[in-house]
Amino acid sequence: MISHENINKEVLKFCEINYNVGYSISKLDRPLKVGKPLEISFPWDNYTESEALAIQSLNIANKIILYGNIKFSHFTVDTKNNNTLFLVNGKVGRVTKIFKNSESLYLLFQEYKVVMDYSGTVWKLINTTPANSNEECLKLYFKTKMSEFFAYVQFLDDRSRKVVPVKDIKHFDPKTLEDFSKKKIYKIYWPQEDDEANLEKYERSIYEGTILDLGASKESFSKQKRIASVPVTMLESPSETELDDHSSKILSMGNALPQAKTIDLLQTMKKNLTQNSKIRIAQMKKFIFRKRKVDEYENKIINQKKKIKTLQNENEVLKSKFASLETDFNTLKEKLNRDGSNAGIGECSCTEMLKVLIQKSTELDQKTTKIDQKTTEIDQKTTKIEASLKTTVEEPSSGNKNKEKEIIFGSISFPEKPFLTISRRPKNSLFVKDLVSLLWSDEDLSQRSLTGKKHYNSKEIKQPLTPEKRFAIEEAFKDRLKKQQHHDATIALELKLVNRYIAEKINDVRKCNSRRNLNMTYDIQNKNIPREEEKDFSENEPTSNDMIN
DNA sequence: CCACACCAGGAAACCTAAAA
DNA sequence: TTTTAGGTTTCCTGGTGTGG
Repeated sequence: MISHENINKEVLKFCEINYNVGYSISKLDRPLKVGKPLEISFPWDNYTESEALAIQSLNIANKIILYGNIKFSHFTVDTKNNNTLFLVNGKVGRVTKIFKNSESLYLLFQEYKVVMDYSGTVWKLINTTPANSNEECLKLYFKTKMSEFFAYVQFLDDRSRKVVPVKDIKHFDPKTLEDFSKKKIYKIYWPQEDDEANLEKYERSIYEGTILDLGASKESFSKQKRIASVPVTMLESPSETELDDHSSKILSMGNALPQAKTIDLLQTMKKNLTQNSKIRIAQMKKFIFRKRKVDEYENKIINQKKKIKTLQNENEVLKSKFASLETDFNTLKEKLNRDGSNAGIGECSCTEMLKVLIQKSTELDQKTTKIDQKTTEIDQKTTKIEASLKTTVEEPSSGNKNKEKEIIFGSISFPEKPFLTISRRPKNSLFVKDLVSLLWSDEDLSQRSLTGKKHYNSKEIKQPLTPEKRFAIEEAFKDRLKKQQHHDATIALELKLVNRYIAEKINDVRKCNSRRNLNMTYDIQNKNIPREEEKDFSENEPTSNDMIN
């Protein structure tokens, strides 16, 4: 049975990747729901810098989306970005291991193994039982590469132990690192230090021997414990087909030391003195060269990361602005449809506003697309993108020609005056709740919930709050706490309350609204029947959008 | 009376350590 | 290594106390 540790060790060794990413993922205790995407984001703080860079260089966060309700203890899955995705038959057991090579990422599930390339395309999905899952996965991984692996062998004639390439063992085609019998006698080419040079001098000889272990590289066996060989009496003779080989001279155990081997031994002894130092220098050079490559690569990744992050932030701003514009547009459209000649706002002004909104929506949409395109050509046109983004961000929506000062947190800007008023609130809960009011109108809030999750007690699923705005509130709150010079621990504790405050605010608003509705029913029953339109307009004062945008 | 602030209950989600 | 059990946290909602 192959252990997870072995898989990881060997795969990483094989790939020359020294980083081990996100393993030990916690229990999945509910079924995967098809069509419910999640996002992967790595908690960078938990990794060393090199690990984080390695993960980023693979761009995992931007490439993988699992459809389903999966919990990870070392990272979470997120669907914020509209990426490619894969399904696992509507059900996933548990992700137990993640490992990767330069082309693909492997997720080892308890019940399924998913192999995919970094575009997110699943190219292999194997359904196996937990018992053989690791082995199956490893087989798949090594399938094409086994011939390049090495075997630690013992020759029967002189009991010498050598490391030879797997391809130098005749009739041997292992599927995994465990796919061999220690008892079986194989025919093995005597290992050559310089194959080509020696082949010119004499034909390579084949000797009988046994395999002690398999590994991804020659070094695999250097730190290994001494492996016991199987007693001669227990060895199995090679099969007839394997014996039927006239191409090479096969020398069985008990023969005198053959000629080729003697020559080789002498040559090796001669060379050893001078070659050792040469090899060391060569190795050092190789090492330095590789180190340089790694450094260069890491720098590139850092730069790319910075650029991508800037662009993503800017893009998010535009998206949220576009979203709020769309909401405005829809609200206005609705009102127009319902008409209301006496609604307090003339049709003309509504139409005008609509026109403006439509125009600006289109503008924003075009610009967002443009940014997306430019992100792909990040290397060549960064400065240009930044410039275009700047103008795009400054331009849109509000139409406020008298530019009010704004305070920015995350990707959201708060108008300075109300923000400063709110900042003077002595209570943290009120500070958060007021910010919520600043970003969402009461009507909007009453239709939403913090995360969009359905509550067992409620019939409807409410729209979640925009994550960017929530993040902005959290940042503003963090900033406030820092300015108050709290300890880090206190800040962390307080920050945990943000969501509660927001949820409470939503509930308060909802309660308030329902109370108002109740009163209205009462009014209808008794006296003044207010026009529906009037009510809508009075309530729908969008405190948020104008200010944010 | 109303709006606000906060608390409590319940289910789902999450985490972890022990058992198999 | 995998599964299970059970404790903890989070989220949403309903309810209550308080001050203007």
